[in-house]
Amino acid sequence: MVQKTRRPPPAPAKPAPAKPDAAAAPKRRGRPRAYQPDVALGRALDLFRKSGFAATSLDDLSAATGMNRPSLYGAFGDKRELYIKSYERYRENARAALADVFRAQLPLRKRLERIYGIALDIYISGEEGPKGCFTVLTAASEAVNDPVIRAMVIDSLAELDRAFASCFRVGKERGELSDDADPVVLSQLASATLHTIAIRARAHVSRKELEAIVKGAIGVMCGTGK
Amino acid sequence: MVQKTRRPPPAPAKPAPAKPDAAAAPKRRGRPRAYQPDVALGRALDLFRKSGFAATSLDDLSAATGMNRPSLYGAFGDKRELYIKSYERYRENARAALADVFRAQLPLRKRLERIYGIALDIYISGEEGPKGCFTVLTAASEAVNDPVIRAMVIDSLAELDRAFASCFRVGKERGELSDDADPVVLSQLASATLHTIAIRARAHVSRKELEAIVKGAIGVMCGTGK
DNA sequence: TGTCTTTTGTACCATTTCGCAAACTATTCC
DNA sequence: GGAATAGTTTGCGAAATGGTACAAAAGACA
Repeated sequence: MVQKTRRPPPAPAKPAPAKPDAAAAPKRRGRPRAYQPDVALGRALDLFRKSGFAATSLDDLSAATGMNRPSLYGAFGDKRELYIKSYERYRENARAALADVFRAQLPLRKRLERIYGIALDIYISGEEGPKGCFTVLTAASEAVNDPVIRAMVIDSLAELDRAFASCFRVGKERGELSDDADPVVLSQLASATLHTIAIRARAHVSRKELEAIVKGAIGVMCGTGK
Repeated sequence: MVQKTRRPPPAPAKPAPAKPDAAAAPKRRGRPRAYQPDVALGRALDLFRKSGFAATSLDDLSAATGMNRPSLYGAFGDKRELYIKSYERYRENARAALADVFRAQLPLRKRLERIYGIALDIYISGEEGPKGCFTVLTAASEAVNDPVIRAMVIDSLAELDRAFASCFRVGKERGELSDDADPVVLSQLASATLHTIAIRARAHVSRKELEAIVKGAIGVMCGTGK
């Protein structure tokens, strides 16, 4: 007997922006929010990324976002929902950061270099120690027990594999790879390289060393074309 | 003002076995233990591996080990120390499981296959979902904030790299690799492959798929010698 | 002006969590 | 048998945790 009156589910957070066109001022009804959901979610993401789900308390989140707990709850739902939304946000950010490169028409090597460079930017960012990759370092842990998070993790991994595979396919068509190169296998190796640097970054391995690993991996994947 | 009288540090847990030779019955002094430290530590390890540090409570540990909290504390120290000891134990186990293969004189490919096979056994074991690799999935998370754990993680990663590198060096000497193959670079790729399957295993990717990834990776690393 | 709507802030609750002290029990040594 | 020793059990307690009720606040609308 936990819940009593509890408004249905905490509402889909989205303020249902009247008309998707009226961008500027649909003039919401009641008391105006004291926070920007976007930046608050960003702060929450930072925390979760740093400490994982269990070690991040609602008080921490409350302090970091500047919202008090009831507001947090109203805006994002309970802790787990907030975690999931943070993870979604992380994925959007990562996708956005990498979209250009994955779309661009660059030589394969150059492209890979850029991708890993951006990834390193993401993994190493953060004043309080490098934060690594959300998928690898906190979501994967939760994945065993939570089916929703698990599905997201699987999807993230698959998405990355696919993006890399497409790079390698294009590269192969352009003759940048030997004929017997298998784009799918290479894509998995490319993902693996991303994963390993995420882990190592978390352990404070220096950017220089990580870049060396990347360089070596690219060399192997693209053939020893020295 | 938390601690008051607190016996110094909880003592190095080791009962200081009188003489290292008197293997069988050094006849400990006081009341005999109701638990076997070894199996208790194993249980603790299982729990930490499944849920990570923060999400595992002392009550959980107490239930799993059959020891009540004061005994736990007396035997292993506080939660963090128990975590660290569990991690040490995990590393010992992993080392032991892999020692033979790393020492054996096998053809490179065969050797790698065996290594990954054993790794998969470790990663997938566990009734309540696959547990993955301690280093990758829980220790790495803690590594940002805890210097001791960080050092252990770095050491684990380096140890693995070195072991793989030695495999590749031997393989190269035997002519199983092309002359321009770089054992160090390959070792990092081999580690990366291990890391990626640890992560994927945690997300319930099937053993068959993981084996396919391994097979592809070995193919690339050892040269396309089909 | 007054009503209605949405959000905030305070305070609260039940539960869990970690850690510890104090008393009790089983064993060895003398 | 009586210390001395090592371990167990019970149970406390202070703090933290996730979550919520409720009244006050701030604006829109009529």
